[in-house]
Amino acid sequence: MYEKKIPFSVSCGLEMSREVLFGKWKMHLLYYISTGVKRSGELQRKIPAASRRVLNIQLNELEHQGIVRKKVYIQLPVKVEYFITPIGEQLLPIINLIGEFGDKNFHHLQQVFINDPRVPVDDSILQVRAV
Amino acid sequence: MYEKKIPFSVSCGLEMSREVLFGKWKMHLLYYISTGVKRSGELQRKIPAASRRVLNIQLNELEHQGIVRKKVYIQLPVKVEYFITPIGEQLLPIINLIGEFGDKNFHHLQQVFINDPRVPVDDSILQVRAV
DNA sequence: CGGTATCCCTCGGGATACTG
DNA sequence: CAGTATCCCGAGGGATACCG
Repeated sequence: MYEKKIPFSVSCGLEMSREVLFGKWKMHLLYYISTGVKRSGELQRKIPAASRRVLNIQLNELEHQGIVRKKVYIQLPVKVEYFITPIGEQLLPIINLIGEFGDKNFHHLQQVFINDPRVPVDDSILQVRAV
Repeated sequence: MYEKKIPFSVSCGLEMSREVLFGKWKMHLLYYISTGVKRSGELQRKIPAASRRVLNIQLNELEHQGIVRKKVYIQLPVKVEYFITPIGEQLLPIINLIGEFGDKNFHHLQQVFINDPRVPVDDSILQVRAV
């Protein structure tokens, strides 16, 4: 289990929101779940760049924070579905805007990152927004 | 200089946006600059929880990515001002929405974090949104 | 099928002191 | 006043193998 050692302010909305949204794949997870991708395996296949472990950690966090809800069907093989809660719904337009920002400024950003020596670009991993 | 070893997809707007927005203090910096806080020292005072080094790193990244612009007055003592570029402007409504999300769900989120054993809460660091 | 355990490592970020 | 150099650290996340 991850442990945060450095305190952050729970009196700042922006900071708490950051805490909710800032995991490498959280926005992607929410985006896909919102489009109807509910099963764990499906989500993993949609985000092949992320390991199962990390997706689970982030899904657990989102669940713990009341952003998603998890439904477990007790059967064999086990079946699990994720849903977005009403609170989580409020994040969807934000995530869409963030994606749109990236799309609108696609060429500018690509130039920035391609010319950035720190960033080893991989153009072939996934095309999330192209769903 | 930080170096990213793990490639990310430059063909996904959401991913590139994440790369732009996901630094611990980037949203705060943009927020404050947008409110007219232009000087480095002022920004540092507004975000006392962050070290000067990190703020500079993140400001440099934002500048490099075309989100902010830096104006240096050659004089002594040196004077520097930061401005938001037209591209960066597009992020402001998003940042506001993220802050609003946190404010709207303030009590829910506080409960979540206060009850989270991983999170050492500090209620007294700063009140960013209260500016 | 879905979730964990373990291991390992990176990289983002904190603290401090120094330079122009 | 603004920025950098060093040093250090640990949270977060990648890879893999193992349970239910």
